[in-house]
Amino acid sequence: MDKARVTIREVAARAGVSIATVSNVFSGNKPVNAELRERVLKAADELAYQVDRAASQLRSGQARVVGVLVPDLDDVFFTSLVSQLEVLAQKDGYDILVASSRDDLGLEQSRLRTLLAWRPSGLIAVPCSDTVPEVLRGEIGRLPIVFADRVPPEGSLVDTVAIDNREAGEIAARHLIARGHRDILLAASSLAISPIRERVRGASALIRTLLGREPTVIELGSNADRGAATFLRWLERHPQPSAVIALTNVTTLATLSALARMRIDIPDPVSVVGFDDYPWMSARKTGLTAIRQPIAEIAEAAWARLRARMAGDPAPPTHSVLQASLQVRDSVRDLAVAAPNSRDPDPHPNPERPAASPKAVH
Amino acid sequence: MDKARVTIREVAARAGVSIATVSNVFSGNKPVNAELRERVLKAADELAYQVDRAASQLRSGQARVVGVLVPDLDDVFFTSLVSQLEVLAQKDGYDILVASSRDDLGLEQSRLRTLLAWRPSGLIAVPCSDTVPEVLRGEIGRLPIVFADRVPPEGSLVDTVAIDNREAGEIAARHLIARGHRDILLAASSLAISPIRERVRGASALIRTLLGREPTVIELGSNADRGAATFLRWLERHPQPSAVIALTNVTTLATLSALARMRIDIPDPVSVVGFDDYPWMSARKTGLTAIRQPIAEIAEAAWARLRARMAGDPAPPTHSVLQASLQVRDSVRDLAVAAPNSRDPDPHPNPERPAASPKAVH
DNA sequence: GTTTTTCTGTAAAACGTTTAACAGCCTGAG
DNA sequence: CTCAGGCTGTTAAACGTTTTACAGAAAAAC
Repeated sequence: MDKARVTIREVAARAGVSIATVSNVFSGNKPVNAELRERVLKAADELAYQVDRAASQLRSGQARVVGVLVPDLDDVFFTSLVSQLEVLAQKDGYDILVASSRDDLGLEQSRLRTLLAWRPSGLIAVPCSDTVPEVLRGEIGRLPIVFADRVPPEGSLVDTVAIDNREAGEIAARHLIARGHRDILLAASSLAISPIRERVRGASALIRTLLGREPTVIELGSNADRGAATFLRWLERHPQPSAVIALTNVTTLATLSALARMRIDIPDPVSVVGFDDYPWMSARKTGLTAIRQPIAEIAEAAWARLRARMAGDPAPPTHSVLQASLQVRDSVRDLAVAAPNSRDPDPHPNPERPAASPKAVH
Repeated sequence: MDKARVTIREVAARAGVSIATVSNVFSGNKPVNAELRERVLKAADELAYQVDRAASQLRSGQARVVGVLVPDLDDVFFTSLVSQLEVLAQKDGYDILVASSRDDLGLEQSRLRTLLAWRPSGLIAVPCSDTVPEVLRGEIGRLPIVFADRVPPEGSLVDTVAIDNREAGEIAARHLIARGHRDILLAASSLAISPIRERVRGASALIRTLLGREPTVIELGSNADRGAATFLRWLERHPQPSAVIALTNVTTLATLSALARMRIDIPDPVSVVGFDDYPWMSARKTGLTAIRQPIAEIAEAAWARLRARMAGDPAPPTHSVLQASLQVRDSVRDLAVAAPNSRDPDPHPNPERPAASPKAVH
C-alpha cells in the first residue's frame, strides 16, 4: 500500500531519462524520440502515473478547465446546456466546473469568485441579472468569457450567444392570432430577466399591432410549484383567457399544472403555447405546441466562441443570435375554422371533448 | 492594465507582514492577531487578491473539489442529484467537477481518470456498470468515494447510497394488482443496470406470487425518443396490456409518448405507473401515478457519507438504503371497483371519461 | 575539414502557496 | 528575578510540474 502518489521523478528514473523528457512526452510541448517515448509511456503505465493538474497548472498557468455558471440546476433548459457543453468540452480535453447561482446576485458573485480562483481557461455564464457581474469586470480583457441566454444590454463588452427572444414572442403570438385567439395571457417567469422582457415585448407588440389591445402579463417565478399556485390564484380571480403563452419551460409547467388542477381542458377552452421542447411535451395525447430554442446550437456557438477566445482570438466581441421556431402540436385550438390558413390536418376538428375511450368498463 | 496576477507576496508587502501571515489569514490554519488580520484583509481587498487554488492545492494536497460522475446529464434524475449535491457542496466550501460517462464504460474510465488527475478530496459516482471501475480499484482505500443509485454487488468495498429497488418494484406491482390488474407490462431501460434488474425482480416476484404468472419485460433504453419508437413497435405487434410499470423516468416518458402516438388513453384502456416524480407528471389532467425516489435524501446521504470520509472517518463501508414511495394520482384505473381493499379516497370513481370542462365554447 | 545549423535531451529555475522549524515576547509560576 | 510555556509571527523549505537555457551529437553547409 504505497501511500505516496507517484511523481514524474519516479517515472523518469524508471525510464532512465530526465524529468523534462517525461514532461515533454505528456504535454507534447517538445518532440521526443520514438523509442524514448515508448520507454516513458511504459514506465508511466507500470507505475500508474498521472500528471498532477495542480502542479501542472501552477507552473504553466494553463488550466484546461472552464467554469460554467447557470442560474438554476433544476431547470432542464440549463442542465441541457450544461450537458451539451460537457460533451463539447470533453472532446477538446477540457473539464468543466459547474456552479449554480440560484438566481441570487450575492451567490452569483461568490460562485464566480470561487470559479475564478481556479484560474480557468474560460468561463461560460448565464448571468442572473442584466448587468455584467462585478467580479467579472476586471477579467473582461484577460479571461475568455461567453454569456449565454441572458445577454446584458451592455453586452457589447463580452461575447454573447442567445436566441432572438423578441421574435420568439412574436412567433407564439402570431400563431395564436392566426388561429383566431384574441384574449391572450402572457405567463412570464420574471420581468427582471432580460430575455423574458424581450419575449413579452415581442408578443405584446404584435398583439397590439394586430389586435389593437394589450395582453395581460403575469409573473410566475422560476419554480414550477409556486408558479402553479400563483397562476391558480390568478385564474380564480380573473376571467379565463382564450390562450396562454408560457415564456419559459418552468412557466409552461406551472401553467399546465394550474389548468389541470382547475380541470380546465386544453386546447378547449384554453389553448397553450409552451416554451422549450422536451420529451414530456409530446408524451400526452394533446401534445404541446411550443417555441423551441435550439439548445444544441446555443451550446455549440458558445463553445466555439470560447474556444476561439482561448486560442487567442483578439477580435471584438461577437453577438450570436439564433432563431427559435414553433413546434406545432395539439394544444392550440383553431377558433377560425373556416379561415383560409388552417393548413395542418387536424384529426380533431372539434376537440373540446376528448374522444371516448374505446373500451368502457363499469 | 496589470497583466500579472497579484500574489500573496504583494499582499504581504502592502500589509507589512510576512507571506506566512497572509496565508494564515486566508487559510485559517493558525490564529492571527485581529489588527494584523484587518490590515491583511484590507490590502488583499485593495489589490483584488485571490488565492491561487493550484498553488494552494499543490502544497497542501487539499483540493476542496469533489468529482461527480453520472451516466447521463440529460436525465433529470441525475441532474437533480447534481443540483442537490452542488448546493450541499457549496455550503461546505467545495466545488464540484462534473463529468458524464454517457453510459459508456470506456468513457467512464477516461472521465474518471481526468477527475482523479485533479486529486479531488472526494468522488461521488453513479457508475454505468455493475463493477467498480478499474481506475477506482487502486483508490479505494485512499480517496473517499461514494456510489449512488447504481450499487455494485461487490459494493461492500465502498460506501453506497441507493433506494430499495426491489421494494420499489413491489410497490408499483402491488398497487396495480390491488386495483385488479393482471396483465402487467414492465418497461425497463436496460437489464444490464443493476437497480433496474432489482426493480424488475421486485415487481416480477410479487406478480408471480400473487397472480401466478410472469410479467412481460421490455427494454426501452435510456433515450426517450428511441424508447418510444421501440415501444411503439412492440405495441403494434402484441396485445395491449392492461397496465404498464415504467421503471425509469426516461422509460416513463417513452411509454407515455408511444401510448399518446397510438392514441391510447390513460388510464383506460391502459394504466401506467411511472418512475420518479417531476413537475411534468402532475401537469396534465390525468396526473401520473408514480414511484417517487427521495432524491434530496439520496443526495444528502451521499454527501454526509463523503463528508465523513473526507474528515477521516475510518469506519467500514456503509450502505444506505432509502425507501421509495408511491405517489398516487390518476393514471391507474381501478378494475376492482367493488373490491374491499380500494382504500384510497378516489375523487373519480369512474375515471374513464374526464369531467367535462366547466366552460364549453363553440 | 571546419563551421554552422538542427535536433534532442538535460539541469535547474521558476510557479504561488502551505507548513515545519524557529524566534521573540509576554505571562505566570517558582 | 529567572525560567517554562503559550502566543504570534517569520524564514525557508517543500509541493510536482513546465520551461528556459544550455549542451552534445548529428547533419548540412561552406
